[in-house]
Amino acid sequence: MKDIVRDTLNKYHWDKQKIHDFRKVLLDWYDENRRDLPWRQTKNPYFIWVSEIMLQQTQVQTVIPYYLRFIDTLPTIEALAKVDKEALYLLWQGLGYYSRVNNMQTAAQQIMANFDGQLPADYDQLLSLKGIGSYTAAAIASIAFDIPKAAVDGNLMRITARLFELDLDISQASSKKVFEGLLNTLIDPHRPGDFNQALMDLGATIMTPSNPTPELSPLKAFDASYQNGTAHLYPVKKKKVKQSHHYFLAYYVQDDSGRALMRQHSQQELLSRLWHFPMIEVSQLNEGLTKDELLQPLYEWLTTTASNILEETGHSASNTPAIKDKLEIRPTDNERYLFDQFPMVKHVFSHRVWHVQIIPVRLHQVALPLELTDQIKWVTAKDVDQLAVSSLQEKLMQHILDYMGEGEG
DNA sequence: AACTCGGGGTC
DNA sequence: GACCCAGAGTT
Repeated sequence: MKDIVRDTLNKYHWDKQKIHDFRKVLLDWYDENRRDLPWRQTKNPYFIWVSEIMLQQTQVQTVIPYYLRFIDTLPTIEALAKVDKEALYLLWQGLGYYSRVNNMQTAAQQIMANFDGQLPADYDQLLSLKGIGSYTAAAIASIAFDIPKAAVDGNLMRITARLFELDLDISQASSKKVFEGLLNTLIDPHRPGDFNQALMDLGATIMTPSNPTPELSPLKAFDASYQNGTAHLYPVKKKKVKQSHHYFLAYYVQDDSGRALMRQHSQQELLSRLWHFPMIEVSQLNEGLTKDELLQPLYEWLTTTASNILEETGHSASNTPAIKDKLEIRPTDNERYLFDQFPMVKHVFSHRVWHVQIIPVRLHQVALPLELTDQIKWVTAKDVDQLAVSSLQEKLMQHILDYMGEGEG
């Protein structure tokens, strides 16, 4: 590792003086061009931490409103450690990668127990906290505590690969260690936080992934790929695997008073801990299905769920009410149902694509023991605001609203 | 080392 | 569509 760093620096004649000049040029540029961002108006380590977690794989403009609301609602580590889980998830609703916020609360509880309620001013101790990896530990250490550690994200790897014509695959974990080694040598020990953020700003504005403008870069004299006309070759990044497609029926089940049935995804499911209409995965979405064919998956889910709940709560499972004849598709005047008659939602994740068909259903005059579990609720439109839902669920609700609205008008 | 985990912006 | 984004945890 040290050999790779030394050889790379030697190859392009980066001696002590050149490193010194590099730092000065970069930091002078930053002093003139730094982006004015909310988390740059503080040195509160907790606020820096919140911003860094939110910024993982998430664009700056998306994060800003979430960040401001989060630190306003939970202004201390103690508040985060203690807050109710549903309220916590509501603050993250729509931001994605929900394990981030769950891990952050775990870390807050670690900090209360082990670090006297304060983030430790130490890279390795930061790294020991749940949800804080090498990037985030270095970012907090450098920005909040002036510890010289390179916060190596996509921006820093891309810029560094171009500076030194490095053909390392930046999607590989082993490559990241090389970039860390190089950048820990280059980082300015007097302004480590600004050094890291300067490279991030440069990567976000000038040395962008596509259509970069290296001729405008303050580092162009240091940039081997720019000087040699090889900039288009860097960084090297392996292509991602193709997304898989999945098909679901989502049931908008209303009872006679108009409340809708919702369930909270388990920890094992995608979109874990978020509330959704009941969704059943099917092998494909067929046209021209009968009422029975459309309702069968829901019927099976309702009956098995009801009997499971009775069993788990120590009730007799023998008299689960017969509900097949209590289910009714809305509208009800068709023999067969074309699937394009109902709202269809396509939801794209980073690694898969979901095609979700919404089936509006009435469940008449039947008492099911569903609410004996905390993971299922009958909700009114108003109740939904108190539950954390995914962006997929937001889409489903908007589509069903449009659909039912048209039917009435 | 490969896979999983959201959602939105861009080209 | 494909790619990217101030990545980390799990297997």
